[in-house]
Amino acid sequence: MKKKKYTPSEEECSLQNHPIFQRLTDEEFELVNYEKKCDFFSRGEILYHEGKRMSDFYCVNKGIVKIYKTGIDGKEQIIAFAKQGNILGYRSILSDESACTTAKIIEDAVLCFLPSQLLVDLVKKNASFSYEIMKLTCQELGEANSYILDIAQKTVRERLAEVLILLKNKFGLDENKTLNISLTREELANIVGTATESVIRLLSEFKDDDFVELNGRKIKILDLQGLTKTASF
Amino acid sequence: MKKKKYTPSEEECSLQNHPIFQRLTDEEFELVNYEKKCDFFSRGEILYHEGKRMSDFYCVNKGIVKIYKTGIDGKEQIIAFAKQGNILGYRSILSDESACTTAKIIEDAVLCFLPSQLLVDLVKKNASFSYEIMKLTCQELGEANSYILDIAQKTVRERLAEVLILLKNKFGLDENKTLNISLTREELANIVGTATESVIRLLSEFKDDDFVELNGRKIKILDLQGLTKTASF
DNA sequence: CGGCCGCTTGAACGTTTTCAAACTCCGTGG
DNA sequence: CCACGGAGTTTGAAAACGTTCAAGCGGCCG
Repeated sequence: MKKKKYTPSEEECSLQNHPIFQRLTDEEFELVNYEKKCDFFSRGEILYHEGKRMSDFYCVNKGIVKIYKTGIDGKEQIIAFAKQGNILGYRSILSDESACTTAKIIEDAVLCFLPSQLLVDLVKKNASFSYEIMKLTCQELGEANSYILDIAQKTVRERLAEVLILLKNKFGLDENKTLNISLTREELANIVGTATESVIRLLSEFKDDDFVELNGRKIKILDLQGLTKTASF
Repeated sequence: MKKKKYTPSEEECSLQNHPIFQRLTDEEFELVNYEKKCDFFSRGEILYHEGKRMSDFYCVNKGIVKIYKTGIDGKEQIIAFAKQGNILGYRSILSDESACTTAKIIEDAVLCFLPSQLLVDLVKKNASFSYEIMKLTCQELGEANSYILDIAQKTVRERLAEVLILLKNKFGLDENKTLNISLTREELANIVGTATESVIRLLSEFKDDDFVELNGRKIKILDLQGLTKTASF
């Protein structure tokens, strides 16, 4: 939290590798670059809160953001993560609602933010861009539906195995086969939708089964097939 | 299942009261009406299966359709219902994926179907129409996220109470305060994500608490506030 | 060095599921 | 018209699963 902020370089702010923006005309892309603001955020910072009216949407250029809802008793339910190339906050803008989630930085990040109105304008003007965003939301909707099935029908053990696989697919493994994302046990529990203690016990079972190797928050994937079988994929 | 099919009248096939199509130009609406096919479906019929490539999308003019995914052991998880004015099947078309759900008629229905390509064309050409669809998907995405929170954190009792409220909001009550949708106990269980027996026991608890009155599949809502409190809304 | 936060383990508890059996309603065919 | 069969519903009892509570440990930051 105490890391000193710095102003990201021009290069770190580039929106070149955001597939979404490739659909824009040169002129529109120019406009986006003109309107964009870019900043550095450190772990723990909150981008926006559930219930907030969105004035901007965000493009992740670096780092990881967790997106979660807060339950009655204050318990978080993590809905998604955003990493380089992802955009966030756009859902509420397009459905003209308040934010239904909170977004928090969990790995130091560089983000661009763009005014909501610009998004709406682009969507209304550029059908190809609009189609691309639509594809995205429809994919997310499909994923959300799958997750509803999982959470409703699978055991905690199956879900934890599945989450590890999903994290591997999204963030990949480093040269040491270790997940490229660092989460607390509590955060893992808040993805799976269970108690922290259950995650701890199950992870240690997975260790006994030689599916993973644990080293603090580092999780090394030893037996992907074992995990896949456990997840009933 | 044995009901004899009939060809719906011109009027029953009208797409006038589908808010989505109001965004079309006269010319486009003409085209839609030209391309549309309309038919009657009786309870139990399946519109499309999970995994199927969609060649059409559907507009519900009458009746109720349940949309569900099938779990590993064959257990259904109901994701949504569609009634008059709703469209379905469009998600898979727009994300260019196979259907991730199955759609089954649960109340005799009149549906129009329109070729997928037409949807894609309209979305690509008419930004205002496209924006409307986008709003819809973004809303659905918000609802899906809420449901993930609920299913992950609430008890079965809370969820059942919530489902009753949601059903009331979507389908309304008749003059006798009875839910305008008839579901088996098993179907209720497949929305809530629990076992049939649990639904039966909890419904009868709700009856003891004077929240509802039960008469076969008819559920009469006596105490909405009580249910709301139980649902921890 | 102290304190805090996160991690871990054990044991008891509660909720929910599963299995088994019986009952009701309804449509079909004898 | 009645018997039969099937699907859906209901109830009870036992078992499984997951949560909660309580306590102790460990490492890191100030």
